[in-house]
Amino acid sequence: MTPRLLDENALQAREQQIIDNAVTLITQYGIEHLTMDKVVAQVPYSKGTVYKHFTGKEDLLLAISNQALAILADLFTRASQFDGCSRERMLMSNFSYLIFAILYPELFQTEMCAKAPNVLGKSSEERIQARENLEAKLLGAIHSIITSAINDKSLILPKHMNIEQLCFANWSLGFGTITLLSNEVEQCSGRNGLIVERELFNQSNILFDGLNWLPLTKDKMGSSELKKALQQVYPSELALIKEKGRELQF
Amino acid sequence: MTPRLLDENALQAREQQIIDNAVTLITQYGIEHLTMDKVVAQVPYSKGTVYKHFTGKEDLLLAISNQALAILADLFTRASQFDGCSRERMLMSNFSYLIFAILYPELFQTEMCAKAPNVLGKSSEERIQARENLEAKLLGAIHSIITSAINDKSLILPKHMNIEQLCFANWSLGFGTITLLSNEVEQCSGRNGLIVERELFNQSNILFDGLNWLPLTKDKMGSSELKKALQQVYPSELALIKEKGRELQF
DNA sequence: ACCTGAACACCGTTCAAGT
DNA sequence: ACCTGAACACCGTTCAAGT
Repeated sequence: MTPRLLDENALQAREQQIIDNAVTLITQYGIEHLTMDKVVAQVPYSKGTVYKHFTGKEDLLLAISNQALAILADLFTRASQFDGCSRERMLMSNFSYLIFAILYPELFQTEMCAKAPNVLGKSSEERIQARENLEAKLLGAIHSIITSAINDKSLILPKHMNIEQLCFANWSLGFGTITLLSNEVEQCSGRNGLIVERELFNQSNILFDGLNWLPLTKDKMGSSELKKALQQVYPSELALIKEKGRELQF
Repeated sequence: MTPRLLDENALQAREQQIIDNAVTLITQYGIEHLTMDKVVAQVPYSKGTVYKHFTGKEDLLLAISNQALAILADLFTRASQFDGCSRERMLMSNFSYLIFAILYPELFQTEMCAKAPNVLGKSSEERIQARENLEAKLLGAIHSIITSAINDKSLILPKHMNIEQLCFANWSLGFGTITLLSNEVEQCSGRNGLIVERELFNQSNILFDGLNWLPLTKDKMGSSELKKALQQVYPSELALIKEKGRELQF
C-alpha cells in the first residue's frame, strides 16, 4: 500500500531489539523502575523512533508480556505432546507454568502487570490481537489434553460443564497457586511452610480426583514419576533452574 | 514517650480522612490515575502533612488495601459463622470473596496492586504489620471452617496435607477464578461464555469432592440453596449488588 | 511542635527542525 | 521518508521557612 523505504524485516528486528533491551533492564532493576528514558538510553535510537514502534509505555509492556506468553505457550504445547496418559499430561502442563515462573520471574511479573487496569486500554490494536492469538495457542494446548482424555474415556465431562470451563479451571488453579506463592519477597503470614511445587501438585490431584479423572490418586504416579517426566520434557529448563540454585522439591 | 500536642484520635481521624478521599478518587478516575497531587488537592491539608501520615504513595496504597482486607475479613468471618454444614460454609466463604469483588471493584484492584513489586518494600513497618494481622483474621475464618469439618468427620485430612495447606487451596481457588474473570474490561479470548459465579460454584464443588468433603455433590445443596443461604448472610450486600444492576446468575 | 508550599529531580509524550 | 532531541506538562518527594 504505502511506499516504504525501510524494509519490514529491519523494522521488526529493531522492535525486537528494543524489547530485548527493556527485558534486560527489567531483569536488572525490576519492572517498577522501567522507564522510557532508560530504554532509549540503552538502545541506539532516539525517543521518537522508540515511540514509532510503541504507542507508549503500556504498549511496550504488552509487547514484553506477549513475548512471555509465547514462551509459556511453547511450554504448554510440549506438555500436551508428552507421551503419557492424559492426566499425566495435564499435571505436566500445570507444572510448565511453574517452571516458567521460576525461570523467568521478571517475565512472570510483566504477565501480572499486563492485567493492570488500562494497560490493554492504552495498547495498540495489533498488539492486543497478537496477544489473543497467543492466548488461543496456549488454551489450545490445554484443550487438546482434555479432548483426548474425553476421547479415551479417562475423563467424563461433569454435568453442566463444557470443555472450556474445564480448561479454565486448570488455568486458574495454576494461576492462583503460583501467583500467591512464587513472589520473591518475604512470605506473608499464612503462607509460611507452603512450598509452591508441593501445593501445585496436591491441588492439581485434588482437582483431577474431583473430576474422577482416571487414574485416580490412589493408583496414579507419585511425585517421583512426575519428576522423571519433567526431566524428560524440560531437560534444559530444569538445568537452568538448578543453575539458579533452585530445585523443585516434592 | 514523646510529648504530643495533637492527640492520637485526631491524628487517626485525619489519616482515615485522607484514605477515604483517596478511595473516592480511585472510584471516580481509576487507580492508574491516582496521584499524590490529587489526593492533596482533595484534602484540606498540605503535601507535608499527607507525607507525615504516609511514607509515600506505596504506603498510602497499602493503607487503602488494608481497608479492603478488613472488609473482606469481615465477610469471611460471617460466612464461617453461618448456621449450616461445614461444606456449605466453605462454599459461602468462597462466594463472600466474589461478593467483595463485585461490590468494591476499586478495592479489589488495590488488593491486586498491593501485590506489585516494591509496594511492600516501600511501605512502613506498621502498615505491613497491620496487614499481617488482617490476613491472620481472614485465614482464621477459613481455618475454623476446616477445623470444624474435621471435628465432625465430614472431612478427613488428605495424606501429606495439613490444615494450612487446605486453607491455602481454598484461598487460591477463589483468588485465581475471581481475578481472571471479574475484570471490568472486555473479556479476552478463551474467557468468553464464562460466568464467574458459575465457575466459582463448579470449581469449589470439584475441590470439595476431590477432598471427599461430605456431603458429596450428588447429595449436596444445589445453586438455589446457595442463593438462599447467601441471601440470609449477606442481605444488604446482595441488595447493593442488585442496585448496581448486577445479579448473581447460577 | 506542627504545617506549608515552593523547589527539585525525574518521567511520559510530543513535534518542530533537521537530514 | 525518516530520525532527532529539546521542550512541555505532570508527578513523587523533600525541606527551609513560617506559625
